[in-house]
Amino acid sequence: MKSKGKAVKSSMRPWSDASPAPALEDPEDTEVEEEEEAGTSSEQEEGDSEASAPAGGSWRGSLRSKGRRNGAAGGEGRGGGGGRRRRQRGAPSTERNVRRLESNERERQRMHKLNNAFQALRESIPHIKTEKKLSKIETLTLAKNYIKSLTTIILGMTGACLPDGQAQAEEAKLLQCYQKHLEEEGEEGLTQFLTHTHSFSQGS
DNA sequence: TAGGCCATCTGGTCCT
DNA sequence: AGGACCAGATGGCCTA
Repeated sequence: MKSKGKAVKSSMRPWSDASPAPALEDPEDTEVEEEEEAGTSSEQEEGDSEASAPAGGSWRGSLRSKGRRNGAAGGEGRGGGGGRRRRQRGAPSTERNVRRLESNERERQRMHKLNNAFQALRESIPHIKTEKKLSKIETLTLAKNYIKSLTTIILGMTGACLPDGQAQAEEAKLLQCYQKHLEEEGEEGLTQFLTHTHSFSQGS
């Protein structure tokens, strides 16, 4: 594993520790950022954002408010309402800070769970360079190829190498084994999906 | 030093 | 309404 030294970056957490939340604590930030509606906010922001940007990322809010997401996620991804970001008006900043911190923590936990799942997947697929940790994209790609290979082997076994009745029995045994494994892992949703898939394949 | 990979923050959107 | 999900932005670490 690459020792990337992923310690918590205090500079990336501007107000999770003692330091205040500069962007949100700013009294003027309680106002809706309407400038970007005219599409000229970038010129207006570039004028002063750099000079007024303190260390610790407080200027990130202003960068975000330029509406960069409009083209990608905000506009296309969810078909949302234009991707314009506005700050909530009126809510006390301390309450918003608490909500934001809680939200950040949940997001961290969610990403940790996702990374745990990636790690489990890494350990489930064979790969050559065992001394080097697979990246996420490598993990997904190898897993896809591995599944494809196993599928090919299984189909070859059940379809070609065995007589008809025996092939079906082998397929049923495989599915049963897989289903048992999933149940042990507590993957109820996947089990249901598998059952559904199995019954569908039996019917067709 | 540039580029890849990653963790984290953040706000919008969806879902329950 | 609140949490989950998503994706953009950002900066740090590491390697070639």
